[in-house]
Amino acid sequence: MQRIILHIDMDYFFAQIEERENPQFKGKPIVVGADPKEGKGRGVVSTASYLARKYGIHSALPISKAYQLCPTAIFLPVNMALYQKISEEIMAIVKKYSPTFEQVSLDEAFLDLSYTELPQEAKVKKRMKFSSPIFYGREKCTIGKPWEKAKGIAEKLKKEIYEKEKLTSTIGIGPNKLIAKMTSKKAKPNGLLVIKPDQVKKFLEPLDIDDLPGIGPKTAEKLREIGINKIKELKNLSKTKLKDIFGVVGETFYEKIRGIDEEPVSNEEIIKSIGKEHTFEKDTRDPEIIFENFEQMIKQVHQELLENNFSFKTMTVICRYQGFETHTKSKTLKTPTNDLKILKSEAKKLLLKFLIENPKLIRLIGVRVKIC
DNA sequence: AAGTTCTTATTAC
DNA sequence: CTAACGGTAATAAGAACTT
Repeated sequence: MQRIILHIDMDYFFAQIEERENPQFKGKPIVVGADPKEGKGRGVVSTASYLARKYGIHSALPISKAYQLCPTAIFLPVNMALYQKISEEIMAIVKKYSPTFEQVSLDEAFLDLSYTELPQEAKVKKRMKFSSPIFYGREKCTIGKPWEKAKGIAEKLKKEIYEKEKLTSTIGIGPNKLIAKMTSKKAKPNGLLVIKPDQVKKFLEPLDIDDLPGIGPKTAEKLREIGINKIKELKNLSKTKLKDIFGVVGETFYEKIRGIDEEPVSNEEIIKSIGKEHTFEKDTRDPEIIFENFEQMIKQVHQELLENNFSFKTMTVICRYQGFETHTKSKTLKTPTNDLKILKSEAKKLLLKFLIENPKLIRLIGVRVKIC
């Protein structure tokens, strides 16, 4: 079945919101993230505006490094409550454009436009009563050029978001989620790019291997070691060869670099684990600090369990020592529970083992439970 | 031998 | 002097263990 998938990604989301809220920052590089503390900060950059990116600052960069690169940038803390609220407003707009909608993160979403026509609002309401579930709110495109139509929808969507929120976005359209996502990445910022099925091969082949979702720094490095830098070159590896080197994910590379991806657009989010972790201001061994924080995290995790009516059987405690060496210890109970006392006592036992077996200063601790 | 648990590695936003 | 590196979650793989 031929599909038309749209991927929308807000441009430098957190930083663009701050720019909108603080017009006096216009024209200056903005970095949203941890407090740089004159270069001593321990956190990372969440989002850098495009002006900040000119200095080499980007998401996930240690904030200390960002401060080095551009100490005069505007450094702002993460105002998650604000971004959350604006995200909700934006997603409310996006989902009007197709009943098949999937939110990926605060600033990213997919729409399946295969059967969707403009305009929508009236139709969706009218059809709810009558149409069968399969075509609920949709109308099959039998006439016209569906790809042109999809582009028109995208233009309208971008415009509506800009007019209502004064924020720019980038949209990619392709025959599946993979191509739509890679397309929006290429088109940003404030872009719109459509890759039709007959253009997919030409689009993919010249891209770098790490442009492929699923190929991160480690996999890219392994590939470079065997002389593979471009997606086109990756096509020389057989499916079995890819499986041998990279396992199951390697097999998916084989399909992906040929533009194949059957993942449906669907918003069935199933939470499988809940956790909290915390990095200390300074590496420490002070039991007061460690256990105080640990109890807080356990309480929060427990709170979320109750809110969602979840139980767990397995808990994992994470400990990162000075020097970034990270270990985990886990324990699986005989029967599922949501009891705070059990979680607390068992998690503490695991944490205690870390303290006993390793005398190093501790940088981070965390706890996570697997829902069952 | 098969199933479960534990630990680490990798990726993504 | 070099490294620097948050929080949350999913998934895979292999080792270690129970049954």
